[in-house]
Amino acid sequence: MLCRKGKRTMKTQRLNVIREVLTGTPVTSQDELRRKLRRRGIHVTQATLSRDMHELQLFKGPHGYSLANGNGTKTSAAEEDDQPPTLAEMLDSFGLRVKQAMNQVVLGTLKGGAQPVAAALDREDWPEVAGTIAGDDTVLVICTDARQAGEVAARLRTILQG
Amino acid sequence: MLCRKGKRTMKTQRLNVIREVLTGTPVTSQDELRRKLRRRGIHVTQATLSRDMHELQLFKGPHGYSLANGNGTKTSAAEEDDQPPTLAEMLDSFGLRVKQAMNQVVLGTLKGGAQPVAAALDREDWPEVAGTIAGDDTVLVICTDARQAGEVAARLRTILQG
DNA sequence: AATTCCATTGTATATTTATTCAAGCGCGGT
DNA sequence: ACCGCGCTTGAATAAATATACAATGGAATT
Repeated sequence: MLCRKGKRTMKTQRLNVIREVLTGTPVTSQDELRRKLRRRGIHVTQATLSRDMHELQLFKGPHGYSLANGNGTKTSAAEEDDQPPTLAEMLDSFGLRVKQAMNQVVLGTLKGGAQPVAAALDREDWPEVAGTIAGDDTVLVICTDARQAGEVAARLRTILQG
Repeated sequence: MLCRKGKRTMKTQRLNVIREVLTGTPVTSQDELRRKLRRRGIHVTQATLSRDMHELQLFKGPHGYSLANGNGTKTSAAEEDDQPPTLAEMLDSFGLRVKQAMNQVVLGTLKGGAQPVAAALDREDWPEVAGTIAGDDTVLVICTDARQAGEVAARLRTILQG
């Protein structure tokens, strides 16, 4: 193998240069990056760059690679450890009471809790639920008929009582 | 070529579903997306998806694809109508699904789409519709009775499907 | 020093994405 | 009607990216 250049922190060194190059000029392929690095005396293969890219958590967008951090793509940047909260957790935090009215279920929550609770409920994707609408402290759950509403209400109560 | 489904809004429809799927679950390859879409009745090839991805300005990062800006809707950049948008246009942009529940119709939309869709629906002033309530991604349409609700649901579906 | 372990890399290859080319279809003008 | 134009798509293929595997070398351990 060819490593005639440096000695110990070869890799971290290279990662830094990559970061620098990327913030400076747009790069649209790993091979292009490879050529740019070569001009700076760093000689690696595309395979290595692929691994580097992964390690640097880079995003590839319409205008080339970018760092997940500073510029674009805040969308899903810093959300790798928390899953969306479960319905049980949400009800535990915000849920207050459950009432049924024909094919609807009215779910009372703490102030500001309706929105997140509804989102969690949507995520569960229960077949009896046609949809939900959330205000500030009340979630309206629409079911396909009264029977299903009863079922849903019971299930919500169960979770709530835990 | 197989296009037995709709006629002209096929594509925009698909783009919306793609957005929805992406915000819902992580997707790490176009082929995976293709399979997910197929389960929803949308059958296209990877080539088409590649083109869609470009059009939606998606970023591919360590955790799969993500939307570049919070939620585009800038799909057609060069649109200068100053008329209030029609219901058909709104549904085309935001509409996802229609469900009936007794005398109500629940209309699922993209995030942030419920409000404008409901406004457009109000503007149409359909006699069967007693009123609408919009949350963030769900519109509840109250009809005078179940029969009318069925009628409204059917009409909405027709518009939605093209 | 010999041995083991681990990190790093290149080569070759598999997988994924973009593009080329040629249909198919609707629309508007002649 | 016919023709041409533009948009959308699929099939095939090129280009780009990720990975399996083996080799190397350095550090730690015995």
